[in-house]
Amino acid sequence: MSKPLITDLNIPLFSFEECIWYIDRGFYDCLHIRTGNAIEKAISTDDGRSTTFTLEGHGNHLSIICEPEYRQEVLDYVSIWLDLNREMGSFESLASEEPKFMALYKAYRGLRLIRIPDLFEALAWSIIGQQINLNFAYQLKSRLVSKYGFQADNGVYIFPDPGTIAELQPAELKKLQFSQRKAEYLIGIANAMATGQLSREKLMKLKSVEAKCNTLISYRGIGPWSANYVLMRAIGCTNVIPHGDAGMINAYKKIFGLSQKPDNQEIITYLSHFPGWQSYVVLYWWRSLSDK
DNA sequence: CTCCAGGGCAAAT
DNA sequence: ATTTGCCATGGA
Repeated sequence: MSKPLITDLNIPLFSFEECIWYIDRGFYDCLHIRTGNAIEKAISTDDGRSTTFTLEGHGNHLSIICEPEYRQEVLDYVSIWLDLNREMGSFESLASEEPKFMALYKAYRGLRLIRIPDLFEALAWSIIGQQINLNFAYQLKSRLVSKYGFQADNGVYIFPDPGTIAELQPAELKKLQFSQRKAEYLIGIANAMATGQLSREKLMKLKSVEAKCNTLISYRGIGPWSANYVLMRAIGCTNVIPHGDAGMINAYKKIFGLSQKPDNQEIITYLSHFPGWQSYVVLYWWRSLSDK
C-alpha cells in the first residue's frame, strides 16, 4: 500500500465525537473497528476492488486517512456516510424555537444522520432489527457479514452482495439464528436487488417519498417502519418518520412524560414543527435514549 | 414467570 | 376492516 493520504476538513455544525458515538454505540459490528478515538472501515471501489480508510477528528474537525488513488471515492463515501453535505443551519433555527427539543439539540449538537449508503445493507439491517433487541440484532448481522461478506486488509468486513445472499436457502440463515420469516424476507430482498428489480437508481427516479415508500413496502418483509427507516438511512430523506419504532416511541413518552404510547398522528403533528427535518429529530430522540 | 426489544405477516374474528 | 398469534433470543 502506498503512503496514506490525509484529508483534513472543518465542517460547520459537525461533531466528530457525536458521530463516532452513534456509529459505535458499544455494539460489536464487524463493518467497522473502533480503536480509541478513530474508526477504521473498508468499502468496495468502482474498479471492483476494495480500499480501507480511517477517520479521526475532534469537534468539528475531521481527518480522513486513505489510499491516495481512492481519495475521491473515499471522500464521496464519507460525505454520504456522515451526511456531511447537509446544510444544518435551518435545523438549528427550528430547534431554537422548540422548547421541548432545544435541550436535546444543544446536548448532541453536531450529530449527523449516520447513513447506510448501501441500499441492500440498509434493507437487510431493517429486516434483522425487527422486533428483537439491538444487541441480538447486531449479533445476527455480524454472523451474516462474517460468513458471507468480504474481509479487507484491516480486518474490517464489507457487507455481502445481494447476489451472494440470493443464492442461500432459509435453512442456512436459520443456522445463524435468523427466524424462518427473517430468512425468507432477507433472501427475497436479495433476489429483488440481484435481479435489478429493485435498485437505488430505480428508487431515486421516483419523485415523492410516498412513491418511494410504497415501492419498498410492496416487498415482503418491508413494512412502514422498515420502509421509512431505509429511506432515512440509505437514501437520506430527512422528512420521513419510522412509524412504530419502539425507541422513538419510548423517547417521545419520556420527553413528554406520557404513560401511554402516542399514535402515529400525534408524532406527525409534533414533528410538523420541523418541516423537512422530522428524521433528524427522531435521530436526536434515539440519541437521548442512551443518556440515563 | 412475563414482558418487551429500532415489526410484519398471515390467520382468525 | 380490525385484531390476534407468532417468530428467535436475551435482558429487565
